[in-house]
Amino acid sequence: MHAVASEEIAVSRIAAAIGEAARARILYCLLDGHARTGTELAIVAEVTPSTASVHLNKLRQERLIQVQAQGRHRYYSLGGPRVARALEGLSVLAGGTHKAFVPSAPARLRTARSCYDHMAGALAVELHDRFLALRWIKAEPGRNNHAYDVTVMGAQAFAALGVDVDAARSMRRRFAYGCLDWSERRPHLGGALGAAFLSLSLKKRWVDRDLDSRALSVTALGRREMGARFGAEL
Amino acid sequence: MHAVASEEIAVSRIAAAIGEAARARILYCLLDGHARTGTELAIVAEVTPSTASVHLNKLRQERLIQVQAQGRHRYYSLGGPRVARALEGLSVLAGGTHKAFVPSAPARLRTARSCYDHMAGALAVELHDRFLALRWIKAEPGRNNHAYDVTVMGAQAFAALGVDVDAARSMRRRFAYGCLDWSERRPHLGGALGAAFLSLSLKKRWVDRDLDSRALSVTALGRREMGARFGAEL
DNA sequence: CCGACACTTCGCTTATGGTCAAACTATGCA
DNA sequence: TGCATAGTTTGACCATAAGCGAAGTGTCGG
Repeated sequence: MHAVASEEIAVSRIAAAIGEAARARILYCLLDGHARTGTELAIVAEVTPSTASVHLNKLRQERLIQVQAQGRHRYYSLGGPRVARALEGLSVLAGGTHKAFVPSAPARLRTARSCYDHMAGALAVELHDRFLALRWIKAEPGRNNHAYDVTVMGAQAFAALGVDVDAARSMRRRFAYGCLDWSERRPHLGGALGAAFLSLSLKKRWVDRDLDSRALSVTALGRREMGARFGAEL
Repeated sequence: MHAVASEEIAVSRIAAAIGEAARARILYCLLDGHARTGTELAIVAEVTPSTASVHLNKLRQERLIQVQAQGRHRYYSLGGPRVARALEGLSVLAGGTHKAFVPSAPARLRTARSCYDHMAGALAVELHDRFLALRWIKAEPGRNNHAYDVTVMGAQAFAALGVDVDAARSMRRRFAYGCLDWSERRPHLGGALGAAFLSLSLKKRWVDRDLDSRALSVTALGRREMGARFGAEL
């Protein structure tokens, strides 16, 4: 009983946070999964940056959004899939026919590229999301910045592909983490594991390196194989 | 763009309607499906009848509740399952931290049960979520109620388990849809496919039927197998 | 070190909206 | 008809919070 009552007030706090036009605009803007800066969100919210700052603080306080500082920018993104789910539930009530997050495939692939020694761009973001959904990787509970670990299931799967997870883990560098993508503004897989995966993808000719740039192109083989193995929609 | 903007304000109006402590108490009281009178709701909302009347009007205006006059009483009830679903989404957010930090959950398994001919309860909801994440099933784009289809990848996977997807599809009944779970208030897999999966789970002894009730119990084998195959956290 | 930029904090004004008591309407019972 | 109960409407009061501009903090680039 007591727990129920406290949950009610928690819900009302959260709903009140959503229930303000400027904040709703911010949340629905972030619903595409892309991170944005405070000034960008001020524009979509149609308020001044100072007002937006207050709103963003409130949303963060209710764990509806999270912030990641990078240089002098602060990138805001949705608090997680649960937040998206809750917003969708409200959308259904609002009578809105909800658009089913359908990115056009060829456009996404054009932005595949390498970031130091691992993949970046839309392809990398998609793979990152699929690895998470398949539970091959998992966010580390420790609040250190966006670290991942490989699950037991994932270790077998990566090994079957030909990725030496143990070797990657024993390196002195960071093992695996969510690296924020500049173009997509969503995380992709970085660290030793990300590097090992890129090297494997090149070896298997799933992707090819451009000769004079960091651009990567997905081969027909790669499209087929990655689609079948990860369910990646390429 | 314009449609998106109008949806945002509709959502913020609805969220604002929920985002008030007294109204949230009313809605959560009605979540059990029972209709109640205005005075009863005034008591649970901890306000005077006059204040409650204003709140009830507002909730009705946003279609969150409906009223049914009967003599000199007016019975208020939730606006429908969609409202329950939206409230559930917000509850998940409110209790999200609590839920995230309880990984091993024998308590969750206790709520496994059958619903007509398919699984329901926490186990079924978890499996439903995993099937979606693994992209074995996919929401039908058509706006008909929560229909699912099996993906190419999913068809292979279900066949490998021993589920005859084609047979399920050719039945005269509904193939697959998200059935709203009243205890979990989240969807689980219903329809011919859900029935086929339950029958398979019983055959493989992943779950056992209680003799005199609709309760299901997950066997040690089922815990192991479903964890390994679907990544379900049981 | 400085200026440009991104963002936050503060003080103030304004407006929205929750609250109640009192008055009002409507129904049922005798 | 008259009274009691259920519920709504209205008006006044007050608290909360959204809004902005100005001033402050912090970070990058020269």
